[in-house]
Amino acid sequence: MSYQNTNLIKICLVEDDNIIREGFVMLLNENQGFKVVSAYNNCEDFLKNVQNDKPNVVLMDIELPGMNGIEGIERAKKIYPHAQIIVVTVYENDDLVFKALCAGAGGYLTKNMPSQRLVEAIREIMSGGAPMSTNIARLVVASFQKNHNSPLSSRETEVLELLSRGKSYSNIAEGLFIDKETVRTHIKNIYWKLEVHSKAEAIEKAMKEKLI
Amino acid sequence: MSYQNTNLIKICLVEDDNIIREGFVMLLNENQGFKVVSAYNNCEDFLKNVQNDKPNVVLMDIELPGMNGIEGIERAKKIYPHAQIIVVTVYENDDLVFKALCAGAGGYLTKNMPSQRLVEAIREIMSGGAPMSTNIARLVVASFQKNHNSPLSSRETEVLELLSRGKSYSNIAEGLFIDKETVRTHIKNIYWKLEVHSKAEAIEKAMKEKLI
DNA sequence: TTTAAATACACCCAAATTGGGTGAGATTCG
DNA sequence: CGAATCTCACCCAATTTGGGTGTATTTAAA
Repeated sequence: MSYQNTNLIKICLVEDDNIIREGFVMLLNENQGFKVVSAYNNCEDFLKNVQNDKPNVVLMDIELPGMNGIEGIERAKKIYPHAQIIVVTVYENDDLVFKALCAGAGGYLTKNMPSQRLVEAIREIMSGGAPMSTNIARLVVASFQKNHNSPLSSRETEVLELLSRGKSYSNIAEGLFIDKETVRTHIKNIYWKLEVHSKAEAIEKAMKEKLI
Repeated sequence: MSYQNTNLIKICLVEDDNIIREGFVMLLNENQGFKVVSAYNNCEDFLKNVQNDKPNVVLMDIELPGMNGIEGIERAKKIYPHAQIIVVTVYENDDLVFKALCAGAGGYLTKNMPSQRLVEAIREIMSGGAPMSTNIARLVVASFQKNHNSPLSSRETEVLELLSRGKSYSNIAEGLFIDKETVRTHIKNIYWKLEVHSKAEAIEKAMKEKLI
């Protein structure tokens, strides 16, 4: 008696490990209101069918044969932007987390979680949240914070900040109500401290070390 | 018999509403392992004492008489970086969230939560997490994602991306294995599409509209 | 299949920007 | 006090930038 399919949360899985995938299918289908509509072991097959499957939530692995999960997220978001994608992976690599989020993931779980967390996460993302493992959340929040051991003075940081927004020396001078020559001095000192010789290098190093 | 003070989580409150503040004190002190070491109704007093209080966790309001919470977080992090600061506020404003995180907040809760969530949040941040209300987490994750309705082509986006990293036309040309003149053409088209006439304007608009 | 968009390249020109050098007065903070 | 920071000045040459106009090939949509 499934006379309320409209309220079902339709779930799609992309996971190459058969044991894990089948485990997830069983776990999720046990839950009231969940329906696993499809399960793939690679991105290519998933992408072919996502428009027909019309999932509300996709649980996606990153390490996959063929196309990787990041690429998969990007493409899926293009052809069916409606789906909320949660990454489920063993990788806790910083880079991968941010790449996944930039690609369009709405959540990120590491596989060392109690399986019940998966169920919560799906409810969470459907009610406007962004489920993340604790360590992932910390990574994400930390990405907003600046390096406390910056070699740059606060004025220099201010100048570099504006430089990184594409402003010219004159622009910066106007913005800070100082002379263009003073800006030049600050920039010379910034270059000396960061051991670089150009705008691009300075910005690159500053971004990398979270000075701005 | 408190012969294990070292394992106690020391909590400090900064909240100007007396009712709420006293409520939090009682709620938290009821919990095993929690100890509210101090409670202030403004940032100034908090900052004077934070070094003596040595809190593990600070629950901080944003809207405060005198110095606001953002400024308070920044200063507290400078004089006592060890403390984990969780913002507890009614404001859900995008800007405020990111300012708080940039200033050094390690968590962000909105006041429309069950009070038990506060207890969980403190345990969460002490075990390496970053507690956030569902809607805040969504905001944070969404901040990594790009605008899907960009007027720019993918190549143009690529060029603007590199431009925003301070690269010169020649740098960009090298990086993309195309001629400098081609880069110039792309940039002219970018300026036309974004209705701007300079690098700085283009980057500003692109950032604002999340095109890069 | 015709059209429009995207991608790539070329040459002209003048103004602005950038990076490097050197020096120097004022202020602030430990 | 002294080191660091912040401010401004002048010299110089190479590079960059923004605007103009024109062309050709490829790709995607109508």
